[in-house]
Amino acid sequence: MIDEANDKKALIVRTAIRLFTEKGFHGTPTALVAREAGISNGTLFHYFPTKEELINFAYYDIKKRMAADTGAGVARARTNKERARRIWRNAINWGVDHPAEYMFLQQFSSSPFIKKLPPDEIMKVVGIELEVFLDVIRHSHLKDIELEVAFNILFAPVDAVVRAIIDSHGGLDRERLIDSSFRLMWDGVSGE
Amino acid sequence: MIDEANDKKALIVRTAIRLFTEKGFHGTPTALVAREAGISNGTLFHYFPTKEELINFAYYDIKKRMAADTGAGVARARTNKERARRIWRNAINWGVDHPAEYMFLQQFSSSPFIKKLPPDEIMKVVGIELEVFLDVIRHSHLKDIELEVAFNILFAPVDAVVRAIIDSHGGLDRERLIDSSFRLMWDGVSGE
Amino acid sequence: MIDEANDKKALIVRTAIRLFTEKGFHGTPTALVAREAGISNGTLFHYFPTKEELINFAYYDIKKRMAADTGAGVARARTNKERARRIWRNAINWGVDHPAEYMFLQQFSSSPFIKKLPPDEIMKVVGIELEVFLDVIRHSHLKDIELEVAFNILFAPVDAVVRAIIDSHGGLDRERLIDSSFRLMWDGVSGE
Amino acid sequence: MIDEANDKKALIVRTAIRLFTEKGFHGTPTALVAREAGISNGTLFHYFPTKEELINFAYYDIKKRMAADTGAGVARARTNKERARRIWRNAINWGVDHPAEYMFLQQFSSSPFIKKLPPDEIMKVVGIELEVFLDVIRHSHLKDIELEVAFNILFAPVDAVVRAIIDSHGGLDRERLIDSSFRLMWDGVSGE
DNA sequence: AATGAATGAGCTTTCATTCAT
DNA sequence: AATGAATGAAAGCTCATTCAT
Repeated sequence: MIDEANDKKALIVRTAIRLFTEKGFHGTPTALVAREAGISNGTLFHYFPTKEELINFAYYDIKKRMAADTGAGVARARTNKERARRIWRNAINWGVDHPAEYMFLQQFSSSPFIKKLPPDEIMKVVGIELEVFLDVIRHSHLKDIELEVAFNILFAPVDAVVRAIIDSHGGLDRERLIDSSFRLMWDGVSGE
Repeated sequence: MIDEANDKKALIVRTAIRLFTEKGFHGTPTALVAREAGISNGTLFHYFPTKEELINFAYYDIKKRMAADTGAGVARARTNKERARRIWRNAINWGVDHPAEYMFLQQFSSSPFIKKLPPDEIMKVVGIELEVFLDVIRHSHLKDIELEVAFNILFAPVDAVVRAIIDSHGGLDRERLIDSSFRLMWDGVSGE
Repeated sequence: MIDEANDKKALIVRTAIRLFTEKGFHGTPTALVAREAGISNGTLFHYFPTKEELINFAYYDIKKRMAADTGAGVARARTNKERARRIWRNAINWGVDHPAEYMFLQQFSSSPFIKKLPPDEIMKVVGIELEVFLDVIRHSHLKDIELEVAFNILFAPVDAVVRAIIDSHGGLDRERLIDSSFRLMWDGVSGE
Repeated sequence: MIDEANDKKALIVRTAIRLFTEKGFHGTPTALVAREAGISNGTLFHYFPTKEELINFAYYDIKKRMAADTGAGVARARTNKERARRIWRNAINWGVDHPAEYMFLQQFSSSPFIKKLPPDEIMKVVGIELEVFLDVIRHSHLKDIELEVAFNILFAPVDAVVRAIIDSHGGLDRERLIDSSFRLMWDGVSGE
């Protein structure tokens, strides 16, 4: 029972994500989501009473998976720099390998349509990664900046890299971009 | 006549931008734009045959103003570093001082609704600023990266800073953030 | 222009009243009103931004016509009793001759769906008739009762008569009912 | 078992009446009734295969209770006038003391949604009271009118009084209204 | 008897766009 | 150029009812 219900909910979310990333929130009627998921209009609203709730749920879902993947293999790294590099690489790879989901995240976070998410909920998700950069931020120009903000500044190039690679449709050397951008960030931050 | 026509077109665009940034593209009916601009429904479509064209026009309009403001005072700076710092500061200040327009730009650039803008058109607008960073990029980790991409990577923290300040509603020290983020970027890029 | 616009609005109201009285508020989709009126869905909402507004408008429209008809010939009557009898007869006749409209009024006034009408607006419409009964109420058992309430008590049998005749589908003697009920009321009120 | 089943049915009806009177038939989804009654959606339809049947049942239920209460103490009265006065007073008091149920009855009886109740079924319920007025009607202006119709005409002011008191939210003197309206009716009917 | 997920037709309302004037 | 009434497809959401368990 539980499995099937979850399956159905998961099915809806998966379908929704696909369509949202293809056509945008507003370009995707709930009826289309239902049809593509092979369920009825009413069933969709049984699981998500509002389109907005569906969108929010999809956002969390993606964010969670992204966070999980981004942390992969970090524990195995010896030095802090290696851990940071892992995360950096993982984050970029995730974006490039999940372009639809990635663009969904971007679309979501600059949509005036939805402003209602509790910030701490979001942070909980990325929280683990933050710690890796804690020490390094403390010895950098960002040492007096609020931690979360500092982290966002530091991480900003990741987004630029992902976008560039996605937009180039494979025309760019992913490894070089990852490497260059990481060294840029690391040098900037550590003065090493 | 021409003046009046331009005035009316400008009036529409100004009204549209205000509403778009308040309510988003989809939250802003063309009818509302017309009413708030004090013209008729039909007149709006006389100047912009399509809502999309109105949005695009608004985008260019903002982008142009932003580019102009970002270049202010750059010529007066002596060293390249000073020029870069000027641009950096100008860009952040512009975003913080024009939050609505800034968010509109963000919203626009990650909207799947509109993909149809020729990239070179966009670049033409930011182009001038690029040159300032040319030399510095060539001596950095980014030297083998395509110039435009390198520029975007370098500039990414600007966005993070602007967002942080806007979101903090005045709770952050703008000067410190500008300074710290610039030094971070500069160190990263120059190994200085 | 004005005439045509008014015509269209009137056409919508007329159609709506017909359908409402046949099928009830909830049994009448706005789309049906539009179709039967020979206009588009959107046009209906151009004139009545809300279904509720359409219903309210229809209510006033009927009420006004009823009030006008009820006052017919009253001025020509000599005595107060004759005037009262006229109104009594007119009111019953109107209800019987406009059964659909009459039932609409009933349906409306006991619908929890709509409670928002300013009472004075309603009274303005029936106001004129009230005066005829003023004097007679003052000399009756109702003399200490608030005027409007007294009037409603006095007039209540009209409704009973109308309903009876409508429900009997012509099986009842209208004249006798009008006459009997009026004498009943008049005797009760005047002790004559 | 039977008790439990009856209990559950009664529970549903009670809940339904409360909600219907608060929000109207159409404003009350069956799902809401079920939820508020603490049972499942399906169970409601086990006891009432149709929403309409639930509404009808609720109508009878209220009507029966009203009739029972209206007859209270009538047997103890000596004269016919006293019996009539009792009924008159009881009816008004019931309406005023059960405003929700009373409005439900009104709403029901002028709803085009439901026309399907056999009239004799309804009369059976009020029947007993009718007899008290039999004699008095026979000596009045209404003597040639069909009994049921005559009764309705006679009783009409009761409704006006109840509505007035309910609408006034306690601002009116209930006793005076009961008294005045009864004397009005009685004088009208008996010429006494 | 009881559940509650599933259905899908149907509803009110929105809105970009057209067009006669 | 300017108007604004008219359009009608489409959207998000509701809800009485069914049915497998």
